[in-house]
Amino acid sequence: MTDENFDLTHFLPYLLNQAAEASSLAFQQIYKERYGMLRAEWRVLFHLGLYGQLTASEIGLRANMHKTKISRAVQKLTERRFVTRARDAGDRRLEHLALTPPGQAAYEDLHSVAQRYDAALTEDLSAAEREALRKLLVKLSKTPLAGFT
Amino acid sequence: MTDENFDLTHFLPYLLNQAAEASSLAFQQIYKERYGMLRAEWRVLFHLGLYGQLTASEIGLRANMHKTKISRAVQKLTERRFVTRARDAGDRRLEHLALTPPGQAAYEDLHSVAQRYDAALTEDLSAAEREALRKLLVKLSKTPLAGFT
DNA sequence: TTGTAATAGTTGTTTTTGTAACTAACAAGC
DNA sequence: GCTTGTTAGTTACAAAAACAACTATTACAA
Repeated sequence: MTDENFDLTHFLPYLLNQAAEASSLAFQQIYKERYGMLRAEWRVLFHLGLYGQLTASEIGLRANMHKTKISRAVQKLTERRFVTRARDAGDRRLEHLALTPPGQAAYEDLHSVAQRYDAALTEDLSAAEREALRKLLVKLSKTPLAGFT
Repeated sequence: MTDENFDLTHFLPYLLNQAAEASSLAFQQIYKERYGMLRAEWRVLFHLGLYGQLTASEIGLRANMHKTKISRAVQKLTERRFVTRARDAGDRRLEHLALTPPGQAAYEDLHSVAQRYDAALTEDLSAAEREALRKLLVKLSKTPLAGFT
């Protein structure tokens, strides 16, 4: 039953990880060098740029990031004046986060880089293939095999 | 030119990372709970199980892991008596790493888990789709866009 | 030779992450 | 009103990763 041909290039989590790391590398360097950001910070910035005002929990939910990671990313981003915090009037536990003008500018810059970057990465895929890959990866992202033993 | 519909689910590195994390989670827990291993240790074990005796550098090359990570993983694995080190007679900088019987047993156990795990992950893909995905991910893993700006 | 550079691997230090414990604010039942 | 439980977010401490500097050995050329 055990297939001797099953090596690491057949193990999807490994493959995905390698592909994710390799494909992020160059982009990572750009937001790091240009804005001194970490991945968590870039993600928060991107979420605020894409969806407007959000709370930390909302970002955590969407991005699958732990609240401590977000807390620290938001701290950095506010120190750099990229993000503002505003307490909710009704529920004072909540903080509404939003981009400042320089934050918005950084977002727009990186958004356009990301778009070109993605295009370069997928340049030899057809539109149909791209869409198929996207759907598949989204599906795999939805916590698969939580109860595997 | 800027496509407003370009969101995070269209950014391949992000998608890959989410899919990689989600799809590794359950497997990670298995080797962690069963053998107290970290990802780096599991990878070293797997390489030795698959390819037999290797040096640390060879593993680093194949797995794209930094030598310090490997050095520490090997240290843990030798402490747990899963791996033995043998100096090369001709070039005494080299150490040939190999699995001990218990290391081999752990490898075989995890190898079979990985195989079933992968099958479960890809259960609703056809053989052709699986192969296409695999090829694509292997390609993306080969340091793409090193010179992107 | 002997001096310089390269390679294999380790160790030390700093960043970053993960985990758990914490404060503050709200909600709901009594 | 009070207690108990929940949620939002922060902070403190421990684990892991990244980065740089280091030792030991080999290669190779003047």
